[in-house]
Amino acid sequence: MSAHARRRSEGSGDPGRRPGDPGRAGRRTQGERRRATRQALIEAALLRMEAGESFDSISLRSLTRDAGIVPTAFYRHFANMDELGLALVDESFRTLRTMLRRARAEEAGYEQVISASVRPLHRYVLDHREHFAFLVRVRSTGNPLLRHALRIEIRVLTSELATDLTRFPHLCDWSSADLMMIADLLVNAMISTVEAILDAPAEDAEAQEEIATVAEKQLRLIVLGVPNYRSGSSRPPRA
Amino acid sequence: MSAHARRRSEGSGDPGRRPGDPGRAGRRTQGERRRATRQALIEAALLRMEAGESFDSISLRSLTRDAGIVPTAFYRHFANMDELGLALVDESFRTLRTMLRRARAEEAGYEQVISASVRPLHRYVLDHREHFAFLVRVRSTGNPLLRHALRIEIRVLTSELATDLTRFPHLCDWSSADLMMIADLLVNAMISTVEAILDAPAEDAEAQEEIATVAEKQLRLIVLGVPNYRSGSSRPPRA
DNA sequence: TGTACATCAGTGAACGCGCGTTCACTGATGTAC
DNA sequence: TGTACATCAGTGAACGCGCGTTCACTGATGTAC
Repeated sequence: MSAHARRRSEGSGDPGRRPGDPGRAGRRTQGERRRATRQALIEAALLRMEAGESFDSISLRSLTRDAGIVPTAFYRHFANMDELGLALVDESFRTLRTMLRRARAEEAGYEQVISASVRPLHRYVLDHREHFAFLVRVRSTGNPLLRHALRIEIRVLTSELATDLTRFPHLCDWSSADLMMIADLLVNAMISTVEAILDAPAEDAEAQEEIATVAEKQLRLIVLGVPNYRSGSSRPPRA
Repeated sequence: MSAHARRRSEGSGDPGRRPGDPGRAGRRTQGERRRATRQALIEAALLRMEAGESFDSISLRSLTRDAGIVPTAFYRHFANMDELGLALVDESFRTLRTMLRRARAEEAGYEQVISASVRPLHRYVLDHREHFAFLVRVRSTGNPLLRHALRIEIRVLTSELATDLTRFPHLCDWSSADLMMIADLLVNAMISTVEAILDAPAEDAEAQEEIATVAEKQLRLIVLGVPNYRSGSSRPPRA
């Protein structure tokens, strides 16, 4: 489908229409169309990664084909594939942060946090499959720029979690090194869980239920060790 | 360097000579050369992945270039890149299993196992960088065949670990589902540790030391929870 | 030990293909008067 | 409101390149006698 054909069919029930599309106006401003095309490129990339392709093996031409534009038009939106990749990191992390903000809003003890978090998070991952699939897949991409951007973002999340953990009994006395240690453990356990969620068929309710149950148990097991753990120092290392 | 030049330089201190190469014989049997070429292809692939390339983006031609043969000679050894990928999984898992066999040989309680295992394993990962780099990188490859082969192997390792864990106090009474739960947690923690080891510069002793210390603490924290954990059932689920 | 033939790892030319990127362009949208 | 011009998303031809794979081949190694 050419961009011309695409434009002609707008507002007439085109199933590919995006949510924010006014549609019935029949005509959109240049800025609106520009944003829509850019988003079409981003979504084409997410879709391909969700389907199993690695970022490195996605070609610029395949994305423009999916988005219904000519290859050269790609450059109206991104200087190269790296830049598009960073946009994907941005968009996917925005989704992830929204999820974490909600989880953080809960005020509760260990047990309540775990049981109140895991199920909603599980649901959220399935509802935003494409973003989470991108995040776990791109961790091992061959692209150094993307890999680095992702590592940085994950380290920031881990630090934020470490800070959050000081709200809890026992943990409030831990050294910051040990808080990072446990935050890292929790983050990695959750990443593995996300991988499992995406790996199992979304419609296999039993398998999905099992994954959520195991994730809960794993988190519970980790926090059970907390009261018995003797943190290396109760003050920040260099204070 | 062409295969001809390569062959001519053999036995004369060629730095690329493989360990098992008789060398001074000056001539090798057809079978020996065949095996050497095959290995050269495998090592070229491992080297490229260690350097950061993803499996999907490695071309057949680049490997034959590295191995010093003509592209078409590739087919004397592998039907396609998939088959070479499976050979890499094989070889890398052989290395991993050797490591695990050694670790298992230790007889001890929780604490002793942890401190006696983490450092040697850390050393071992650095000594077999290329195999471990392949294993962690290929987890997210776009190649479904490879990804599946790897998942299977990891699941087997997790099961074996679950069985091993019954040697320990408390754990011997756990249900098999809960044993898999903790084995999975331990395996994922170790995979994350391996990623960290490979991610930090090997010559940065301080960073490497820090990674080993954190890994020890994480394992210790997990096992500290064990005595307090009430396993769902003390018998296999369906018995 | 010597000869004749089979095997087979590696060769090299050739192919068609999809790729990223260049360039000059078109024509609809936006803006200044 | 109408006109003249500027902007700019998208076009389409063209390029050189590395890719996987085919094919008939070469010449050293291996084997049967």
